[in-house]
Amino acid sequence: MTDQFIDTSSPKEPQGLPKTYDPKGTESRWQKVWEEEGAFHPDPSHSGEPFAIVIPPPNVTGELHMGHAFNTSLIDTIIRFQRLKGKNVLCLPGTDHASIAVQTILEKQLKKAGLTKNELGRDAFLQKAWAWKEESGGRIVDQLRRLGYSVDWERERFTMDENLSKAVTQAFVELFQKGLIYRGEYLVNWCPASGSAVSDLEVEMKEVDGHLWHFRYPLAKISSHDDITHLEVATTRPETMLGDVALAVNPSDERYKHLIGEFVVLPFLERKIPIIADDHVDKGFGTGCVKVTPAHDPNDFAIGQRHSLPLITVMNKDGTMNEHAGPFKGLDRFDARQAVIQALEEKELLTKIEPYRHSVPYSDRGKVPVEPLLSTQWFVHMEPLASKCREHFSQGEPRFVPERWGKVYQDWLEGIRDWCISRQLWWGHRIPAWFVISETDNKLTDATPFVVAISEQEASDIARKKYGPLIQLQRDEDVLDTWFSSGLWPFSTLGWPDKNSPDLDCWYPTSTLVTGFDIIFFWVARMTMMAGTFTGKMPFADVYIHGLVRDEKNKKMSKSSGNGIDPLLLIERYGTDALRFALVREVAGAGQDIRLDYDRTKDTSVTVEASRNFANKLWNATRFALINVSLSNSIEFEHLDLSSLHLTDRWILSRLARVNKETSERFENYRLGEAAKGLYEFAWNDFCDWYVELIKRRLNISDMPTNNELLDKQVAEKVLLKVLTELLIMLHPLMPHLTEELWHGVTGVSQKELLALEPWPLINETFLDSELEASFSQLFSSIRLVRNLRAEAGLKLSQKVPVLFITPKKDLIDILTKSKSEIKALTRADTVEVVTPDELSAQPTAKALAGVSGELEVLLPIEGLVDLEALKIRLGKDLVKAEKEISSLNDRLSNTNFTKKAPQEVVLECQRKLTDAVAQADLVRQRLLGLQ
RNA sequence: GGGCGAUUAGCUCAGCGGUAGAGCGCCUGCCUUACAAGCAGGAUGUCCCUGGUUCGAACCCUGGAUCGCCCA
Repeated sequence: MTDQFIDTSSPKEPQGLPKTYDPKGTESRWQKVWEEEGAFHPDPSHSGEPFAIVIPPPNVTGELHMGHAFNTSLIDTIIRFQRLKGKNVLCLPGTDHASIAVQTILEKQLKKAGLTKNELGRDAFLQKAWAWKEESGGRIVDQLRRLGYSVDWERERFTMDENLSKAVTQAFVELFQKGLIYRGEYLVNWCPASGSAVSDLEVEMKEVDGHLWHFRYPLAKISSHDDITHLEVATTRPETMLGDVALAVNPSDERYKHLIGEFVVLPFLERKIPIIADDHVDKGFGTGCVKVTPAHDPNDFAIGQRHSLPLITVMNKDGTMNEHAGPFKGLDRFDARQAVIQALEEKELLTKIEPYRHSVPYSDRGKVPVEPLLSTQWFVHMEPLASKCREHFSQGEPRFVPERWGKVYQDWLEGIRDWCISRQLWWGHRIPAWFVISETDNKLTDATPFVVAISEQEASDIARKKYGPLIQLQRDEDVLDTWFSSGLWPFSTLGWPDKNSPDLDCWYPTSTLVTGFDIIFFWVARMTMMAGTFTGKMPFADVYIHGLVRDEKNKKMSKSSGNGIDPLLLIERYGTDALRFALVREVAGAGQDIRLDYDRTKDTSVTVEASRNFANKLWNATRFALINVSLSNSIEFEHLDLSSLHLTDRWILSRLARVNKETSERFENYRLGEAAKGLYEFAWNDFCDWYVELIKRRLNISDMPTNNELLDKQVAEKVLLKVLTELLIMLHPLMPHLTEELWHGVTGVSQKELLALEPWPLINETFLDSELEASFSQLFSSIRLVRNLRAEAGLKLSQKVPVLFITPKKDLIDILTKSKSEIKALTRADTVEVVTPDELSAQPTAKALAGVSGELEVLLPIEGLVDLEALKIRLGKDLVKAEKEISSLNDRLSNTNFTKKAPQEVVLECQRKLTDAVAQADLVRQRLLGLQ
């Protein structure tokens, strides 16, 4: 197990412990132990409030990137916290099958071998796909393991698993039966690269520099009282003119009013097409006259529907021109464009070419312009699904964190468009629809009837009843959009459609979904719609939306721009916990993007390095404890006589309780960054810089200690261990490996007992003591003042000097007096005296080193060592500062509006500050006078 | 065109009505037997601009600038 600790024969011999933390061994060891012990494999029949998160399934073709690391860090922090809080926690991992991505990979492989998928055949192709998935598809899963993800690997799911596929079929059939899925011929986004339709969401509009071509269509009949012989149109896509079926003008456009109802002749094809009026035509764009190509443009499609225009498709699915393109048949769409332009020019119909920047729809996956193409596809009728979600949302389900993303979600649900779910691919869930081809001469045509069923047997039964015993069925070739199965993820992974599944019963609806804002529409909304339909419930109570990780130049990281930062490289260099802590620490309350600095020449990041340093700090704090504490003769903190606690102990215990309270609240409320920062501060500043330093004196006792000294030491040890162990537990969600390791080192428990499964420490409210904490702040300021004086005077560390505090303030006198020995140790003083100004027997020597803060004066009588000039300058600065403050405070206090209207405590605070400032100024002036 | 976010120390960002903070970097001094991946001390700001509300604005409201994102 923890060899670094175990091999240490005696805690008094620090040489067994390396001075720096080496994450490598620790991380792999604990990852293995957690998995072997089944630490994260929950039982639905166990007690404890259920808490579940299903992870956003990464694409099986995926490689771990910073986005995964970020999402994982956040989820695992929440999950581990809830587990420590005693909930029955399930975190379920898995991957999705990524139809297009997998198919693209395989087709590339085939191409290398000189094959096409059609030559290979569907079955052989799918066999290859599965083989690929088994071999290299799991890579991302192993990479996720390296993040220390506390998911239940035994429940790992894949969207094409048997049960998840069953769920997909069931969902499709049910939606069809409810009339929520239909099949029809519509204009869809055709991606020529993947040879498939894609949904609207998978299309990205890109601004590109193109041209606007102006050309003329001759009028079919030239009116006698008019000299117009042509109409001019402007388009960015001249090749589509071959599919034009009309010209449209705005009905109120005086220029063309009289031509409405006339015809023009389409060049090359000599087709007569009408001039129609449509309100949607923009008079100001181009000539105010637009060509209408309903089969190749969504806006034109709408115009076509309004005017019952025919649809003429001039392109094949591979992006080449078809037989309707006349002389341009066979050309690729972009070659056709050039050819059409040239031909227009030859006919002297081309009037103008102007540079033009416009948006072009690109396919997300294929990275080529999509072609709006008329084709027969399957669609989900979205409005009824969306309306159910809107209803839930108005009841606050699910709750978005931060809230504003809820509006984005809601807006999208309004005016939603139908979802094209069929894909002309093989890898994926095949659509459970069978065509009764025997009804149409054993050929598949648009008129062929079909049945939708959960199996071929059932389809056949249904078809027989309807069409007689001698039927021929042919299953639809297409598969479903990957997001269709992802939409079922929160319940299909838990056993649905088996409604008696114990997992579903225990953990559904899940507690929280944690994901990036970029997939609110793709995934979150689809899950809520599917869940609303099939389970009647929203699939999660909360949706915690986080930002993206941006690179050092604030650019979104993406594969295509090659600016990704490899999390594994950072893990190699700094450790998983450092990376996790760095990512979570950067998160702001509002779910903003985070930026990660990165030096690409050295693969370093100062942000992650700072977290690595923090890990090392904890390592050494624990090392300190192990060196100084004798574990064997220790008694439990709980059995300690509380009256034996020092003030210092009470102070750190108060801080501990407060930090516990704050941290718990922050973790509960998804303020993870604040939780991380708060713990960092507590660990480094309160615990290491102050508490540990303060108790060193008590731990370092002589060989012949008195009983009191022994007791003091023992108490300090108990408190030290208590605070350290609880700190480790609280940090565990953020830095799981390191804390597991250190906790075992501190507690000495066996490897089978895991910090990951410990209960979160109780908050001991009785230790909370704000006054004490305030006193300690004063004590620390006083110590800093002395150190500052020493530093300015350039005193050597070894040089011990007497320290004299003078103040009239009772509480300050109290804490200073009680902490004399601590002050001595922390300021290298040989004596510490605390007096009121009245008690001051003799005026101190003018040549003492002096500092003033509020009503506290500090004197270090070290005649001969003092640089008088430097001292004067310093005191002069103090005086200016104090006077400035006095005047500003006086201004405020002399304003009766302020004293009347401001809250009493603010006014009092102001007066208190004024008193302090005046006293300080007086003291400084006295000192300055003394120096003259 | 519609919407959202950002603008605070050299850098990355907290703070969101009571007069400005952290980390990193920088300067000075220290290998003080947990830690130089460290310790101690220090310097640093028209809180984008503009009006307004308020006793009081970095914070709330008008208007604007710049950058970024989403939807059409």
